[in-house]
Amino acid sequence: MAAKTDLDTIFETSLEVFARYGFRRTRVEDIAVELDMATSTLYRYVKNKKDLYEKTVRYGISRWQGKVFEAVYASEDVMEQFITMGEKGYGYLAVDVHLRQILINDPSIFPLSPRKIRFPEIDAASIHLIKSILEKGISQNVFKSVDIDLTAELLYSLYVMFIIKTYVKSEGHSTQQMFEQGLELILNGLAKK
Amino acid sequence: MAAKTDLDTIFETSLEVFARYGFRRTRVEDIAVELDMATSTLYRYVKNKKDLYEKTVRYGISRWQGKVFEAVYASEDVMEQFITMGEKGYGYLAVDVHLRQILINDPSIFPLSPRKIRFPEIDAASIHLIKSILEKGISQNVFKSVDIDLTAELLYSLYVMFIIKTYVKSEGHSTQQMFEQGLELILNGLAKK
DNA sequence: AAATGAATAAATCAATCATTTTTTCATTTT
DNA sequence: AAAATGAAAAAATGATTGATTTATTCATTT
Repeated sequence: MAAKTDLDTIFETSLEVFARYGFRRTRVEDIAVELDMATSTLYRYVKNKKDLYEKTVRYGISRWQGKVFEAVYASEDVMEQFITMGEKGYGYLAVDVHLRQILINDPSIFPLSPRKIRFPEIDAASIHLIKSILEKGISQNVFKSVDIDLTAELLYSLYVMFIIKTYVKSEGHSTQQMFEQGLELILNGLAKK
Repeated sequence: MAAKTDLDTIFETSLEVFARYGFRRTRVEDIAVELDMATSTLYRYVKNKKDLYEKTVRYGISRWQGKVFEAVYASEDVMEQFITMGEKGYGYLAVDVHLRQILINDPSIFPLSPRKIRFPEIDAASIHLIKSILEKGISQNVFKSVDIDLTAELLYSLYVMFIIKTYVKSEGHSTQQMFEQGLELILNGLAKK
């Protein structure tokens, strides 16, 4: 049987194995076996175990982010874009069980604190999306003119908090309702009367 | 020199020592020495070290909560009460350095997740205060009629998140601004036009 | 050029023992 | 008699060791 060697396959497989065992308990060999290759071969593609893990997680989160961007840009209406951003971003992990499990095993990937952000580019891109929607809304006179930087940070923090509450601590249904309620309240506070 | 023995003194002193060393590294003896009493005497007042710690933290948090209630009930106006609740509750830890330090050493005291709440009565009392203000606001036609239970939980979660961000992870000034911005946005989303 | 297996280096784990700290309790002090 | 104590017992902690597993490198093979 031929080994599967392209990078996407490697990360896809890594994601699955890391999800199953967590970083500490997966052996590089476990992943190599799953890929039908020798352990040492994996080192052609990554520097070391940590590097493999980091690239794997980055791969997973980027995919998530891609879906959100795609969904947001499917619409023209700011209000709709704002809601889509919230709903799609928040709902995604219900579907991607492997990434969710990795997040549960390693919550520091999504820190409440911006001080120890592990994937700054990804983070920055998310905040940038929020800002651009805020800007558009304000310029179209749909939102009141808030401090864009500050509000974007605020919204992103709330978003992260809900992700953590829902998927990492899995507080289930009521948190989901809280998110809806929160989104409504915020959108309302933001909307020009 | 006479030993200081009333319960408040014991907890006051414990708070200070636990704040300095953290639970694990303070010895019961450290506290006894500070109180001018024999270590064994402390066991007349508490079951064991854990019990001492728990009672101490409860003492500290209750004081905090007392101040907030007091400030809130100093006014009659719902809008003002809402704002006071936020500002006073949020601002308190800037002053109580010992309690803050204990929280930093042991963040699980204030969990983002309601599943592992360690001081349920205190928590319940806080949520009750929020609810009563929401109720009053709605009945006076100042707030729109939201789901009170859900919204109270939501607001409490946001409050806790900001406490954590500001004091546990100490992200300083910008988080404080975020809190103000958030409070304004929420109040606006809540207010009847 | 890509992949491998075998060798080396590093990390992990369990077991043991010495030391510190917690907790109890019989006796003393107020 | 109630409160406080000091000394002893029990429990927890920490450092050390050596055995085992796992990560990583590299000379050789495909």
